[in-house]
Amino acid sequence: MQAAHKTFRDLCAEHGIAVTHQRQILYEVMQGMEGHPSPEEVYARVREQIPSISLATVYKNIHLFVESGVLREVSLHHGSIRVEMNDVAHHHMVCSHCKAIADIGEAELGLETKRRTLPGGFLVERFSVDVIGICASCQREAQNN
Amino acid sequence: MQAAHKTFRDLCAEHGIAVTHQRQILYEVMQGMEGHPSPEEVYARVREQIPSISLATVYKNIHLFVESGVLREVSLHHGSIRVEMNDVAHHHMVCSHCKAIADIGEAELGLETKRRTLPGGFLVERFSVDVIGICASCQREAQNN
DNA sequence: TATCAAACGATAACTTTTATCGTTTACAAT
DNA sequence: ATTGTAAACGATAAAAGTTATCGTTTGATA
Repeated sequence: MQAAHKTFRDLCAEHGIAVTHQRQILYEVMQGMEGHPSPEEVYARVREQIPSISLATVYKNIHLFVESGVLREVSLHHGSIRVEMNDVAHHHMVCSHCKAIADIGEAELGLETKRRTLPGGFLVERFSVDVIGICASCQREAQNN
Repeated sequence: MQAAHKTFRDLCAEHGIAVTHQRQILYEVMQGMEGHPSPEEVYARVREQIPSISLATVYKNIHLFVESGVLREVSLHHGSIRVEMNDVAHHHMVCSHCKAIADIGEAELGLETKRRTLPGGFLVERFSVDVIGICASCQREAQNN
């Protein structure tokens, strides 16, 4: 047994991922980045250490990390913009199993927020809530197994 | 004074938008669409009524409608995927002007939700909240104009 | 060390969105 | 109603973001 802290090697072992130089640097760079970097931003930083790295490698490994839970995807990516006419304030229930999206009214959600401004002087226009969970039909399916 | 219900003409007048045939059909078609259509899906439907309409017109008017508040954008569009390493539970403040994303803790958000299940038997795992608004720096910028 | 699947780099292709530009149309002011 | 003008339209090129392809290189296991 080596050091007590979890190394990148350990992390990869946990998730059954091969340890490559590119992945290691990618991981270290991302850990050192504040905020919510885009793949291009990550790419620019990693190139400082591995000038020959390909953008495709950055994309492939970001996906790999997201899928294995090493890091989290911030913006839900539907591949394109989506719009809706429904002008009654409502939010969305997203099934983590089957990815179905259903609407839910603000009142039914039982959500209370009266704030107009938030820390940092952020002026609130509206809230967009995604409730992540398991829909009724996926729950039934789980019980029959 | 004509009919009591609000016509598309009235809506345009309210927002200072010119009434064109394309916009009228676009609006009617979107009102008749369930769910969260993408621009391509809207385009396909509108073409049934105006085969010569351009996809660019659909995009331009969707943006116009969103900006003027006639309809709402569902998926926040940051232009690209974003990721984060932060594994502490938190939500996001997204500036509708400059698209900047800042973290906000669950406690600071002052959000109350005790529900474990929601209508339709949806089992809640977690909430993902995007607060849409104007960040402090964009507010300052707006005041200087 | 040798083997082989997996990962890499380079780049083409694809998808989504925006910009450009000549033509057409809506609006208001005659 | 006619006309002038700014705005909107259609066609399409270009940009931005992402994914797929494929020959070469590398990591993991034996």
